[in-house]
Parts: sequence; structure tokens; C-alpha cells
Amino acid sequence: MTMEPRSDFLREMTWRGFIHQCTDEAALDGKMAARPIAAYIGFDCTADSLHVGSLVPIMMLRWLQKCGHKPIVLMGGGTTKVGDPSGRDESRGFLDDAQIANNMAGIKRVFAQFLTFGEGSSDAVMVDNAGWLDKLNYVEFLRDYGRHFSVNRMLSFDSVKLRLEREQSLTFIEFNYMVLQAYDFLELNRRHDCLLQMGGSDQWGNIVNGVELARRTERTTLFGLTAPLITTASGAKMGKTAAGAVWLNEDRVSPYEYWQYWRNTEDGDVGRFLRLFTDLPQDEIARLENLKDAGINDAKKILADEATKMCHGEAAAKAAAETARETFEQGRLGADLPSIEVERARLAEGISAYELFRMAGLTASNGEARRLIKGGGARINDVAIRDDSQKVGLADISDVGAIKLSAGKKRHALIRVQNL
RNA sequence: GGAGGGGUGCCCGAGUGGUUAAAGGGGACGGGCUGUAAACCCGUUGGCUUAGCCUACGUUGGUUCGAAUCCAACCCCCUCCA
Repeated sequence: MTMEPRSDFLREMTWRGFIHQCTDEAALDGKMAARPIAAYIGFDCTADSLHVGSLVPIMMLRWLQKCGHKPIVLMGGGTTKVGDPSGRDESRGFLDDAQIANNMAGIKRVFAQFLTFGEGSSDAVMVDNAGWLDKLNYVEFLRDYGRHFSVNRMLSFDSVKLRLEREQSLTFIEFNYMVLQAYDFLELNRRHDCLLQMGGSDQWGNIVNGVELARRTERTTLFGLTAPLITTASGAKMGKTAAGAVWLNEDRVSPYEYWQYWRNTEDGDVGRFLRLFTDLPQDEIARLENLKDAGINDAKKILADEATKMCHGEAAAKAAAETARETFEQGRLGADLPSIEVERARLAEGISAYELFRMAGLTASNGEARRLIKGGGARINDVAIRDDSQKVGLADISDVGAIKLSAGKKRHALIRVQNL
């Protein structure tokens, strides 16, 4: 443990801060140094996109592949029907099959950005646990696998224990989640010779159950490796912003907004995030970590560039960076800012300022827009406005062909005339 | 099935007949200070056609001039008992 790992993968993961717990680090290191192995991480389909909270596991699979091993992306088409109680105070509503299928389709897209899929030895593969879970026979399953689980033991896992301690109801179906996840691991071992399951620290209990199930039923040694929960330097869970979660799909969060999210990283997090969320080599990260005070901003820009490039591609990252530069450093308006189109006739009549802010999505309601304006946080073409009902019209279109709306210093949107 | 406790705004949590769009805290947003950072200070924080109206304290009815607050039924959660 204190020794430098021999395998490329564990050495890289250790240095970058991905490792929280491992079932047997020395033995795993030996295996991974000796030959390529297959490892998996499961993703449940609870939303139609993953968000930055899932980036740590995704990066683990990416490094796994870079180091010559085989990543298995397990889509939880089956387990999503059951619902993982880990880290939740209450069970969330159950999703129906159509929602799960829709969510899976949305999630699948993002993996192609981070991993190379194919038939080769270190190419990633994607499988869906509905493939085996849906077909399970209840009584047969209980007899073959259920008997290896001790309820006494299950009650001691955090996912269950915390619920009970907080006097929050835990339903029987949720209680079964860890059993199914354990079975997944076994099934992947049989089908793909998968030796390792990785995940966030909240998955530890679920992972250990799989390792133990394999030992009891197959006398096979499998491994578990978890990553720490990533919080910001000020203690917040990462990935939450004004609009909610920072999603990876661009129809939810545009590349520009994504770039901005990383650009606004707290000082204290820059080094850690560069290690976790970029592929930059150690010496480059070391250089960036040594930047002081305002110089840290350069490191933040590189972090934003790299993270956005990986998720949305080089072109989108460049465009986002350029828009940010124009908007913040030159005070102009960047082409990539969020924008909406308004009919010419509508604009000719004039639209009340508060309504325009709402239309542009800068506020959720007219009332919120009015408050924003009264509070002095609203600007049109960089001029502060005080009158919430002030009419905005064609005359406000600047020479670049748009009206720039700003809510605070960071949130901007463009109003363009619809070409008809 | 029985007994008891509980369901309040994004979250936590006060409030047990009117002055309650609902204390306080968190979060969020805006302003100030900065470096598009943190910390700190200040303000805001249901909706709308905003000096007015509408909607809101699990659901549905009822009592009352007036209910988040009282009553009834129902739903859900927790604890103990069978």
C-alpha cells in the first residue's frame, strides 16, 4: 500500500487521487501488472444524461483503457427498475420501462466521447444487466444466491444502516438492490472474465457483496476499487449550479456553460481537478499547480479547455473558450452565448424588459426578472436597467445583430431577430 | 388489525383560530470586495396583466365572519404491540 504500485493503472490512479478503498490492492496490482484485465462500472438509468458527478467513474474507465485493460460499461437497465438506496434518504419514484429505455439512450451517447468501443482486446464494451436480471426466476435465484447473503450483514452496510437510523423507510425491493448488483459482478465475471468492479465510495458495500458472492459460489477472487466522493474545497458536493446539475449531454448543458462550470472552479480545487478530470501529464499539472494568485486563472482555463474537449470535442471547446474570452476579457459578446430568436414584429412592438429576461431563460419567472432588475443585477447591452417594464425593441439591436442581456456578471444571453 | 408520533415553501425546521406568502437556518440568485476564485458584508428568495389579484402548509370535505392551526374521512411515513 505504501509502496509504489507496479501496474500503470494503479500508479496513475493513485497519483491522480482516484483511490479511496480497495479490497486487496497488492494482489490487484500484481494481476494488473501481469496482464490486461477486464473491469466494470455500472451506471443506472435514472436520468437521460449523466452529470459531472459520474465523471470520476468515467475517467477511471478511460484510464483503464489507456493502460491497456478492457473497460466494461454496464448499463443498469435491470437494476434501475429496483432503485439503488445508496446515499439516498428516500426512495425515488419508480421509473417505467419506457423511461428507462429513454434514459439509457441518452446516457449511452456520452461514453463514445470518453472511450473507444470495438472488438479489440482493450476496446470498451457496453452491456445491459436487464439481459440477465429480467429473466431471473425468483425461487431459483433465492436458492442459488439468496442463501449466500446474511441479512444481519446486509443491515450493517451503510446504504441500509443509514436509512434505518434515520427512520426512513427502506422498501424490500430496494433492500434487494445490493443482491442484484452482487449478482451482476458474478455474471460479468462469467461472461467477460471481469475481475474488477469500480465505483464511487457509496458503492463499496454493493461491490464487496459481489466479491463475496463470487468467492462463495465460484471460489473466485474478484476485486473492488472505489473512488472518493469528490467535494469542492468549500465542502459542497460537486456538480451543482444555479440551473441544477451540470449534465454531460449538450442538449442539457451547452459546451459553453460546461466550459464556464470548470472555469469557475475554486482555487483550492484546481490541482485536484486537473488530476481527476484531465489527461494532462504529471509534469504539466505540476507546473499549473504552482501558479499563484491571479495566475491560477490560466490553470482554470486549461482545466476548462481540457474537460470540455473530452466531453464535447475539440471544436466545441475552442468555440466555448473563444466566447468566454470575448465576453469576459474583451467585454464584447461572444457568438456561443446562449441565445434565443424573437420575431421581428414582436420586437418592433417592444417587449418589456422583465419579460425578455424570462424569455431568454435568465430567470425562471417574470417575478424573478422583476426582482433581478430592481436589485440592480440586470443589464441590456451592458447598461444597467432600473425600470422592469422598460420596452426593448429593434433599436436596441447592436451592430453585431443582437441584443445582449446580462443577469449579474456571469450569466449572459443574446436576443436575435428571427430571419423570416 | 391495535396504540402512539408525524406529513409545512428548493431543503431543514418554527408555527396550534385572525396582525401568516408563513419565524429561523441552509441553499440559490443579485450587489459590494476581487482574479469570471474563496472568505466576508448587504439585499432578494410562490405566481400573475404587481399599490391589486390568484395559488400555497399530505388529500377531500366540514365548523367558523376568518383555518397551516379546530372536526371528519382518506392516503403516506415512523415506533411499539398483535
